[in-house]
Amino acid sequence: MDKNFWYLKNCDLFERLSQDQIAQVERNSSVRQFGRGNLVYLPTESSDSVFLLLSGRIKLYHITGEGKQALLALIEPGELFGELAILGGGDREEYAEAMLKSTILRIPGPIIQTLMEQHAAVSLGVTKLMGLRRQRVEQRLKSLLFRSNRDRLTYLLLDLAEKYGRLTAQGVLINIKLSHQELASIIGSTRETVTVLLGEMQDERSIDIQKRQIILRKAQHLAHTIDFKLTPVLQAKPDQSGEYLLRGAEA
Amino acid sequence: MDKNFWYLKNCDLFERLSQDQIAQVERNSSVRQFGRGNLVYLPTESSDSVFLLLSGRIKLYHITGEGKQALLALIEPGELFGELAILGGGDREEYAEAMLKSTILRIPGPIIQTLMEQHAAVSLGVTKLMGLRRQRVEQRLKSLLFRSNRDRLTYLLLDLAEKYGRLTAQGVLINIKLSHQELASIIGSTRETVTVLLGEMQDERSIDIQKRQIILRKAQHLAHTIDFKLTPVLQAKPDQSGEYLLRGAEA
DNA sequence: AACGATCTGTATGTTATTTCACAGATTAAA
DNA sequence: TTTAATCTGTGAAATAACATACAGATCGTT
Repeated sequence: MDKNFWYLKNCDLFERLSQDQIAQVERNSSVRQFGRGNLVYLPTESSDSVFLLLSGRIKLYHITGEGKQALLALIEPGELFGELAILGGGDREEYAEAMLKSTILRIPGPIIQTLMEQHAAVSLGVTKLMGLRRQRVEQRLKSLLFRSNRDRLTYLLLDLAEKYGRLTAQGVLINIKLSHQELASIIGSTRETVTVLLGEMQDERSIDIQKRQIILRKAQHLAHTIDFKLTPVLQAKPDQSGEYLLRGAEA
Repeated sequence: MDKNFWYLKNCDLFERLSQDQIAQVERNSSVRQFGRGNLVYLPTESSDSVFLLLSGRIKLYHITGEGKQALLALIEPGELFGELAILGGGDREEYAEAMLKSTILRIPGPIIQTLMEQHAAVSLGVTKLMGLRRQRVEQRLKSLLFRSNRDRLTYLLLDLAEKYGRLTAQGVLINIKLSHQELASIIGSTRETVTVLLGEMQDERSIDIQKRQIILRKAQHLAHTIDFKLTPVLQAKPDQSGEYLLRGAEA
């Protein structure tokens, strides 16, 4: 067994494929490196392939008419992106930029399409992927409609906690560094407003910030204020369990 | 050939199925009627089936913590809804309510799943459906982030024009009646603000309202102000073509 | 270790949007 | 056709969020 296959086996979508099929995907795909700040693709480019992030971190964003950046998604290793290419080649609609040095596998759309036709499991997997992402976006839409910036930010922090959270003695540590500007670009607000709101939350002892890392001291309480159903893992009393890693750490 | 099959043949998703398969779907499905204001499903209900709207109109919405209605989608005849049930049975996340007297076909989730496994075309169809809807939501999200209520409303009107527009001598007639409250619940604003904004747009002769029907007198210009790529059909000079129906009319 | 670049904190005036309140219009139902 | 319910228009007061401006902190790179 070729050791290079690990990343395909690691991805939910491909894990059930036979050796042959994996080999075929691999033969037709190519690996590339991108340094921090490099663009993987940009709008108006035609979308003929799908990407699998092997390492690093990618952000997908849109630039508004007034030049503001609207952050659409953060992609972590093992996740696919640019997957709308599977549906047939419209143009890309957003920018994909490496936030860290990243390695990416580029898989031509037709390869996936063929697989889908041959393998019901792949097909179902892609459908699930689309469905889940749609659910996420819809969830996010709801979190923005009618809500104050304060509540949007709270929602965002809890959302990040579910993806990047670590349970520590002080509370839930959000293990990713995002600037206030980036946070603002996710909730559709301004950098200054985010700064002020985070300040308020600190004054209220709901959160704690050290070296640009945010710790939710009262995750449960925050969740309560906006009807967020917090995953049970994050509800554990920190002092009981000590340090408990939820997801892959960052360097 | 059974005349009752028409509605399945009419739906993109099923049109390629064999007689047998259509018959099987039909045998396991059931038709129901809902009067205006009736609920087809509501949150916390478990989602074990998918619905195909045969006639009428359905709105999908969410109720926020403060009791405000956030409108998520309008469903027209021939469209599927509640399709997240295909992915396996989480709970429904929104309300589905008949806006008009409606007939609905209820198809059990497992039936679709079986079809997907047997038929690559169905599987691909479902994937496309999910993908397209996701694209729509994402588009909508972008239209909300960083935009003033005025711009959101403009976007909404153009969006409605693409779905419900008729070209008339005065401009693009939006052939669906929505209250200001409903418009507000789509863009996340208040009823009063929408009233005022529509008033302003009328003063500026951008739109025209008669008996609760909105006509875009300068669709092209409106589109221009918010970088909306208007479908070419709606760009035609109204006086050249007279009345041109884009989509199914309403009574 | 020092530099420049980027990020954060804070204040101040300005604007957009919400909220509340009520009167008049229009629609749907009896 | 009449009545009740819903929808629309408008205004004033309160508030949330934005834009602008600048100083100090922190980071990353050399």
